Amino acid sequence: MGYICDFCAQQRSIVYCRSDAAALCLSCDRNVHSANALSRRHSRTLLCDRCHSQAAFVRCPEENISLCQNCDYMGHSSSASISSRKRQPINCYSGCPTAAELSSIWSFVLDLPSGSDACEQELGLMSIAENSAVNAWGPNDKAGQNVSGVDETNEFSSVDKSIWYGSSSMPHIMDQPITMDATSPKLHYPGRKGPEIDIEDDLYESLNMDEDSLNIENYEELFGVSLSYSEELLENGGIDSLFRMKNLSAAKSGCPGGAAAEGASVSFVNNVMQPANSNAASADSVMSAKTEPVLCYNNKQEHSGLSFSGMTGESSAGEHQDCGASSMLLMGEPPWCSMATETSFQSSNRSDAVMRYKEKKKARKFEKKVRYASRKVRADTRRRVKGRFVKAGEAYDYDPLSQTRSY
DNA sequence: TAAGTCCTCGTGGCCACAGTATCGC
DNA sequence: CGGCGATACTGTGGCCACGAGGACT
Repeated sequence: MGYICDFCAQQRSIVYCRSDAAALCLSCDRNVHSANALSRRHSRTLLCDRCHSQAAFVRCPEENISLCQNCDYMGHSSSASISSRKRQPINCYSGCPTAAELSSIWSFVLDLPSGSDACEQELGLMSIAENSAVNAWGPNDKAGQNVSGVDETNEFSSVDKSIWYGSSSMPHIMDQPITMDATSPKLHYPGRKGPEIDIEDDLYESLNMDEDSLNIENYEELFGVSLSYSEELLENGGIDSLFRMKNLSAAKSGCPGGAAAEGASVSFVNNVMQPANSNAASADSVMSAKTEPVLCYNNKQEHSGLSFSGMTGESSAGEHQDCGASSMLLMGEPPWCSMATETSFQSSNRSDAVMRYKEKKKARKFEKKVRYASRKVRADTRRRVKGRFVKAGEAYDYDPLSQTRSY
């Protein structure tokens, strides 16, 4: 999963290690990859700013974001003007480079004072408030969240801001660009009537959450029955209910794309009805906000000035299955279709949604979490015979360090 | 309280087995 | 078109050594 370091589960993930298939913060990247000579050889690169699950391989200067192959293809193949944009290849690195070295590798991203340790800096910069917002809105949302009082020119701030502000693919709700208070981590949506939505208030202050409680496993606790309830809904055909909740909310709010403006956007577009009567939908929304916020703004199609995640058909469904039921709304019929039209699509959509839900559930429940990194390091270097550990000195058929056989 | 001893647990890759899905008849 | 067997695929648990870490003296 993206955003949060796969290793410490606390810091924001920044780099991606293909060998470990892990997104890591700079601190853990150094720690993990300084463990032994083998891990030191792991090739790492920036994490894709869009899907946050793959290694970025190109940099789009115009959008000021790093993209993996898939997101680059998805984002740049939609039109000739976009596809003609210049893109810079992103270099990989190995070993344990210093902050200055990383800055030289990724000069377009890292603005780290030379001579300082990147890890220490990152750790120093992270405050709970900052992390909370990052958790809520992804790594791209650091602008204006300088609660810790640290100069926000550091690290990724420039990139992050541009992602939120300058990208042509940025969300435009009701033809109104999202603006952000430069001095507070609040998003304002001038296109809506009523008080401006304070996302931090909505999602976190009212919930009194700290960053640790934002682990995905804690959503059930947070929302009571929300996750399990929504899962049961899915399994028992209740995804229709979820659909209707969101579609209805869209209709109520008078926003044609309300239900489709997934993830974070749902929270404010539909905030009129969401919190009180739809635990499942709310949980879903927040989950999406945490896990796939960029996806929600990854648009190739636009309707009535409102941008939707433009994932088309099967590829996106498979690639972004983490969105679970929510992602269903991003495909198939526009969610503002009438209920009659809706039903004609629901059977196939439901089966797809259930399938993705099951995969997601499976992945979540069987996701292995290493409790003792030291033991993992040891196991990773232990010689084996047919997968089983062997005594030191005995014949082996697999040596993780040299990948050779003793016989 | 500190030091020493003992025991339990966790780690990853491979394999065997069971269960499920698909295909052809 | 449904039933049946064969085959392919998928998921799960167990095994192994050994050191970290906790319990106990």
